[in-house]
Amino acid sequence: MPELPEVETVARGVARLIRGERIESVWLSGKPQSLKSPARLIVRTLEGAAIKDVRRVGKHIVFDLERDTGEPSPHRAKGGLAGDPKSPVSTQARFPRAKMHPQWIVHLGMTGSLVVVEAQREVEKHTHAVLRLGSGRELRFVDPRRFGKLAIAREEFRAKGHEPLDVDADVFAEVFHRSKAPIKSALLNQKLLSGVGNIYADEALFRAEVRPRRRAHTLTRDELKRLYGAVQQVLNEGIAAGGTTVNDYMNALGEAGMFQFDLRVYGRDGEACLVCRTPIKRIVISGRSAHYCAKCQK
DNA sequence: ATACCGACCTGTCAGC
DNA sequence: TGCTGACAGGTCGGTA
Repeated sequence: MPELPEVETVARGVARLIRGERIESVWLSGKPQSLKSPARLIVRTLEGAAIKDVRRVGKHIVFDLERDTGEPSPHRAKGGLAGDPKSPVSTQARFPRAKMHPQWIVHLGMTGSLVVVEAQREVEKHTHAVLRLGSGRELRFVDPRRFGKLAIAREEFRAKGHEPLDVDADVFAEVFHRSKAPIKSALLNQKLLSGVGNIYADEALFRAEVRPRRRAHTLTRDELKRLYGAVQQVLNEGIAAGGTTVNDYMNALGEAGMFQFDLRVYGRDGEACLVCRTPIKRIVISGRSAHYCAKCQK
């Protein structure tokens, strides 16, 4: 489900709702396949941390956290109460401690979602993480198929490939000119480009008038240039529409996207091409469905 | 090194 | 109605 525009929409929505909040407590469902880091580490890192920002990197959502280092303060070592409200000078001010900036990384997989709700809201089925926030609301990670992943990163998290919206046109052309895979598969390879998924790959190839089975290295300069423009166009339009809701994708407020109404080939097999009226074809390329117009795409 | 395929999960829908 | 199989936005590891 979530490709770059959906992840971007979720990240922006979550950021707007909870930036600056402190995480008071964390609950994890204990389904191990959802965790890429040990549960203890995730809970220990999140609890007490402040959320400085929430942003998208590739198809990942990165929570920039800030927390004190685990070093005990001089006051606490003597048995004094840190943060004693009667104390005229705070422990923080007299003994400023180094800050840590770990990151919480969330990948939504196929069916993952992040929602911000009031704590009293019923916890829906397939909820795998609940972060109780200082405001009394909760950030919940729900994921029926459990393809999503949670992890802690100690260093700046980086995508494995180029950011589709930032990559230079010449670099884009170079990357795909080196691949012998079908162009559709190459677009889905996150080590090359991080963020394009099945829907937007089909839509970009249609707009670039390139067939999905074409080997990437056989694309001409002109075709690579068109594809570069098409990828950026469909991703930007997808973001502007708040993502594509085919089945169950929702943003942080539980609202559906709108880009499904702008799809020209994805999910339209058998229907008339919007340009030439030829029926859209559906084929399978390395296990994923691909949709295209045999007349418009060469 | 590269490219394909099944596996990982649960839910839904079409067809019998 | 109920069963079965195909399929779903993603990624990984194994294999050829």
